[in-house]
Amino acid sequence: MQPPVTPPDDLSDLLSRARSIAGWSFGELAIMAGIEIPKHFKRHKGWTGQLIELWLGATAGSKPQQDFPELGVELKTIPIDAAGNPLETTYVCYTPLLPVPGSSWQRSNVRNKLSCVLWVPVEGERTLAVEHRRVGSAVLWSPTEEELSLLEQDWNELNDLIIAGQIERITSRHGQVLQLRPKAANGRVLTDAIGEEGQRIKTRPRGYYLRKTFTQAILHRAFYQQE
DNA sequence: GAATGATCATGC
DNA sequence: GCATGATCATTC
Repeated sequence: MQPPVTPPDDLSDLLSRARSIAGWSFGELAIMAGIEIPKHFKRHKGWTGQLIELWLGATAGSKPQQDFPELGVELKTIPIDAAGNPLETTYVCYTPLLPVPGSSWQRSNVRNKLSCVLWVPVEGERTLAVEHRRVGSAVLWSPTEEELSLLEQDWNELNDLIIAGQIERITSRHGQVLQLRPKAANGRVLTDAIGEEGQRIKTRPRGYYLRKTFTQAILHRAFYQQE
């Protein structure tokens, strides 16, 4: 078995690829792909995501679009514990901190990215050696009306605060399902934003993240439906 | 123990 | 610096 060299032809091709790696360990998949296995992720935080991208035939790169543009599908690996619950929040995308003309929830990057996601659960407990961690069964998900509504509410609330110059008052506690948190190489990275008096200020870049309770519900529902 | 805020690698 | 891939580690 070897990683594909071309993107999946269609959705069933993508799902078939996902099924083919389910149950395999990171070590097995890395050896077959000819890539090195880190001992831990302290300096290799995106390693698992890139391993799965490779095996599903996603185009590597830093495009602000979906992983499979032709299929309209975004890929997300999600680390889970032994009970199948998420160990980490899920990064969605960067947040514009300056007003975007004509911006709206409907046109937002959050909505675009989350319109259809292939969730690939992976074993993520730190006590498990990286090479022994296994890939789980992928879940193809599109938000329900209720989920869409929650996301829209949070996006609107957070976006309103940003536009109103309240960025420095926003913490991860805002939002029911979506949070805003720093997203940068380190604390010295700064970008432009709107200050309290409407003036231009410098602040740390922020990104949207999905709360664990939200992704847990997605995985649980998918698992429940398979029973 | 969990969550928040901070950080790491990479390409351009 | 922006954007991808996220997890780390200090704080609560």
